[in-house]
Amino acid sequence: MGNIQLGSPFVPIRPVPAKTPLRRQEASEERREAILAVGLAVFSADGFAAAKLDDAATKAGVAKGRIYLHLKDRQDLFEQIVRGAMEPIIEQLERVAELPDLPTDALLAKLFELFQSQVLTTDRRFVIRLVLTEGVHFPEIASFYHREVVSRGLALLKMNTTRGTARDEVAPTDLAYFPHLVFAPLAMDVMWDGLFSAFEPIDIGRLLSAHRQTLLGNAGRGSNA
Amino acid sequence: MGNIQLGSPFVPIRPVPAKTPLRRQEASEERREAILAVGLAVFSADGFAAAKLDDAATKAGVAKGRIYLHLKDRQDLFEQIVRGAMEPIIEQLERVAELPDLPTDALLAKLFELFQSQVLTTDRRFVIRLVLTEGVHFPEIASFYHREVVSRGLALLKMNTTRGTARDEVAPTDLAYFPHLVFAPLAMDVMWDGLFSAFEPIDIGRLLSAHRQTLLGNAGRGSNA
DNA sequence: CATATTTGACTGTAAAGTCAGTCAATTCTA
DNA sequence: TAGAATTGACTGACTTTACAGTCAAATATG
Repeated sequence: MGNIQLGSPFVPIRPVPAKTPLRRQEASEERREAILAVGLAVFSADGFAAAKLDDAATKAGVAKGRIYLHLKDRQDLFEQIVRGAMEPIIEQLERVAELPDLPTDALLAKLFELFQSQVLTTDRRFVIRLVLTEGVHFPEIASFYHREVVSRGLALLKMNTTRGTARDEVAPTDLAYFPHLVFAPLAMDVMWDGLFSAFEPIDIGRLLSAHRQTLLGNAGRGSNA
Repeated sequence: MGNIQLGSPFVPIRPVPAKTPLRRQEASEERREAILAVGLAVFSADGFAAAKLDDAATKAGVAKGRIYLHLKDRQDLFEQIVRGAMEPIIEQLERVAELPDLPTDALLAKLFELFQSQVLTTDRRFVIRLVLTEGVHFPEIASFYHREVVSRGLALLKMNTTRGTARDEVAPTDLAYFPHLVFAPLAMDVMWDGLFSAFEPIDIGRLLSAHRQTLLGNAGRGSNA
């Protein structure tokens, strides 16, 4: 029923290694990835419980049974999709954390930009939406996502705020205790996009810039129609 | 499978009108409400698609067929739950909007308080979570919720910010264009509660207070352990 | 007792996951 | 290098499970 058009897959498409005639294993791996991609589309369109794996198989140009060669069952598919999509993000977070000290504002900008280029304009936005919408029923996934993504992100944000306050770049509010306030709008955007963007789209670039202004207590004049 | 303990039902429980021997119609209406309440619990626990209406019936102390006396089908149940829960909130929003001009801060506090007393400590938190998690698959519901709740809330918030800026209570940022930024943490809390509170609970009172500080650019000292 | 209400066994549908068989790719061998 | 032998990736019909929604029968009510 539902028909979600996924956009570009996760950003860096690895260069195809010439025309080497694909050996079986390689071909198989390629199909496995196709199944994961289509699985994401189907889960996103119909929801975890309502999605039909048969459907996914067909759309991936593969027979039903093929799916079970790589995956134990529907839940396993879900987990592989989430893990596969989030692992690169985790690495990136790590890398940002190791960056030489940046001004609060700059780090924030960098993080938001990362979010835009690696999540919003990527199939990952659907993965995150899935985690948010289906995670309640999958404690395993929720736990994984909290441990590997959310808590690291929060730590990074907290560090940034604390440091910014010490440098007098940020007003000393309780914000340092609630880095949640920094990412809440990002999460909201992901949800909004699925729910309401048809009725009232959001200009995410401007929203994030307004958000930065607000966070930093910057009275910089806004420019808007 | 899932077993969610719903808390108190929507806040004001109307006083039982003495011991008037319940007439049939009244009894029927009472059961209808029980079915809605249990329906909410079951949808919340298992998700819309996976929930078993039979289950709901049993838990409501009623036979399966009984459900279909009031409801066309599973989707109808979902819609009735959402509409029934949100209508009172809409009225309250209306009432707040008509309030004599309050200081920006005060109105914000009032709204957050409304959210806490009418949503967070109420079964409505589950309704909202359902809208957020399942709404993607129910354009009808998403549309209803956007039209009746979200857009009104946003208008109210926007008005408040604009007025606050005019009165020099709020720094003139783009915040006025993105009232979304004001409610994002509320939505996040509802989601967080379902997903991550087991690993890392949030003190919502403090979070909202920090949020107010941040929004108003108030450098008021924070107090935290 | 007539009627309104409720029940729960039943029917039909639908999809999940299995597995015996097929066949293309690969390896072996003369 | 051709042709035979082997492998194992892939298929899809089949079995099973399970629940939605119906409706004839049973029960409660006034």
